[in-house]
Amino acid sequence: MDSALIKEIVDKYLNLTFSIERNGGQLIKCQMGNDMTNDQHYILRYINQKEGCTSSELADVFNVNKSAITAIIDRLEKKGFIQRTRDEQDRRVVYLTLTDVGRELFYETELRIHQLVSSFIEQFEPDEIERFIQTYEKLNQIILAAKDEMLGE
Amino acid sequence: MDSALIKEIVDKYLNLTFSIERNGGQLIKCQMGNDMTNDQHYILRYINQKEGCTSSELADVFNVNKSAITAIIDRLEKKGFIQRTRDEQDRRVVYLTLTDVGRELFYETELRIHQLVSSFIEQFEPDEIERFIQTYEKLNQIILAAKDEMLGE
DNA sequence: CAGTAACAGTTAATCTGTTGAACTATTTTA
DNA sequence: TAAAATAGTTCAACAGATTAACTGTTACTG
Repeated sequence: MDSALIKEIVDKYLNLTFSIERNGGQLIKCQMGNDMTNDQHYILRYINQKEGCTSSELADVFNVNKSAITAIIDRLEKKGFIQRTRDEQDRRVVYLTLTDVGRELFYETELRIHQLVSSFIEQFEPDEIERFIQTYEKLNQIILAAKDEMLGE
Repeated sequence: MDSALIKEIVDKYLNLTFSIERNGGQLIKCQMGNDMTNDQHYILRYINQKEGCTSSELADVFNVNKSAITAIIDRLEKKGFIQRTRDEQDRRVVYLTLTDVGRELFYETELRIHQLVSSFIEQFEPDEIERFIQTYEKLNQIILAAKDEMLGE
């Protein structure tokens, strides 16, 4: 591919990504209850999907230090949305699970987010959206591979 | 479209967006010089693209309060990458421009980012990437429209 | 088996980004 | 000309992140 064309595509990609991240994030935020941040909701989502996990796993998935996770979990535990349970086999490990209150709040918010994103998706032809998701998935794989390569497995 | 299918697509979209945002952001961060954050670089990029702008414009584009912009600009000015210039016509207005040092640092970093993203783009067929960007652009328009509608315009 | 490595998680200090309210200074407008 | 609107700043408070030092627990090794 022509290098000037690539430059143009990269520029477009960067600007679009920026705009979608910022404005999409803002719209998601509007779906949040009053004392919940986007990041906190994503943490709840991950724990819910996995039906429990550890801080180290979250730190890995969220690409941050474990101490950052400790801070977020502290806040969510204080609000009563998350429970810490020490593993009796390996007492270093702490399992994180949603409380009933946490799970309920999560589902409510997640429903609103789904309705929002559905309203976007429905504006596309099924064909177009399928192709988009396919490429998006491939992009994700490429980024993950680049990360593994740069930061060493 | 079938509603179960839509739900699946929305789920995929949310998970992919999360992963790409987090991991892509991490890779971008690796391209940064030592005392520069991603957000700070995006501010420099916007000012560079527009060849100068105001705090209010940045607040609008970045979707944050003006006081958040003041804080970021303070840091960038302290580091000598940005200049504030009062408008002589309307003395309420402050124009923001890059200093020579700021512009140079910006170009260096931006080049590394372009090389990184190019290495992603080059792994796709031109066709595929073009279709992707088209849909991505449409998605951005939809999000901007939703924002205008929700937050009143 | 004792002693050291490695691991999971926490704490504390410090920084960046963000909000919201109150404020200053300067136009605009009615 | 007085009131309203606008551009930007200040301040207090909080969320998220990093780094380094630390606790407690488990695994490894000579």
